[in-house]
Amino acid sequence: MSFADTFKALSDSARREILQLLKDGKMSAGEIGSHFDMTGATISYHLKILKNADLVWETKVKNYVYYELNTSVVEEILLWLTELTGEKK
Amino acid sequence: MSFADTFKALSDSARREILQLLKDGKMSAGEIGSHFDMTGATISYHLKILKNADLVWETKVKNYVYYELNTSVVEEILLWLTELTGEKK
DNA sequence: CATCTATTTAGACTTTTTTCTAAATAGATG
DNA sequence: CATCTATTTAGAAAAAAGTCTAAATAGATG
Repeated sequence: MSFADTFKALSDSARREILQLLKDGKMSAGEIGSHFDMTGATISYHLKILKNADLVWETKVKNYVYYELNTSVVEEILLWLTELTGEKK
Repeated sequence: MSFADTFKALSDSARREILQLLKDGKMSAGEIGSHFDMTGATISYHLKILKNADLVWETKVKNYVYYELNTSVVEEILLWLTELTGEKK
């Protein structure tokens, strides 16, 4: 959604770890959860935040929900940060 | 300080705006505050968070405290995000 | 179709974050 | 040196975020 949502989503370490996991490709919610010491409900909560921030896609196959990294929003943040770094008056 | 602190610091819109202001160069705490509808105490709180995240430097001159952007930490985040984008297996 | 499996939703609880007012500090200046 | 100006600190209050358990949903399968 908004720029603020994206940064907010990135501010939590569990969510950043999830994104790192997804670097290697699609993963189901359960598979993601197995990497953390948290309930499925909590993982679901984090996935929803990542999804609302457009940082991940989801695709449903059978009774699994697969999550995948969406790099296009990451690119936008990269741009913001790059502009912060460069162009000093 | 830590990577998490940096992302946390960036997750607040007021703090991101402060960083944008500092793109144009050093600015005193009061000057920064004048751009926001917040008390000086609240601005001071945000500046402390940015400082703890090493996103800004401070220098004291007379009874003013000047803040300045520290881009080196931004570079580290840029790297993290770039690695997230590239290197897909 | 009864039920098993994967995931999400609802609601409660705790912790963290953001903000304020009031007081404290620290340097500058009449 | 009394006090004014700039900023920070302390403490309180409110809002937001993260987590859990229990229940709901939704598809798969015997």
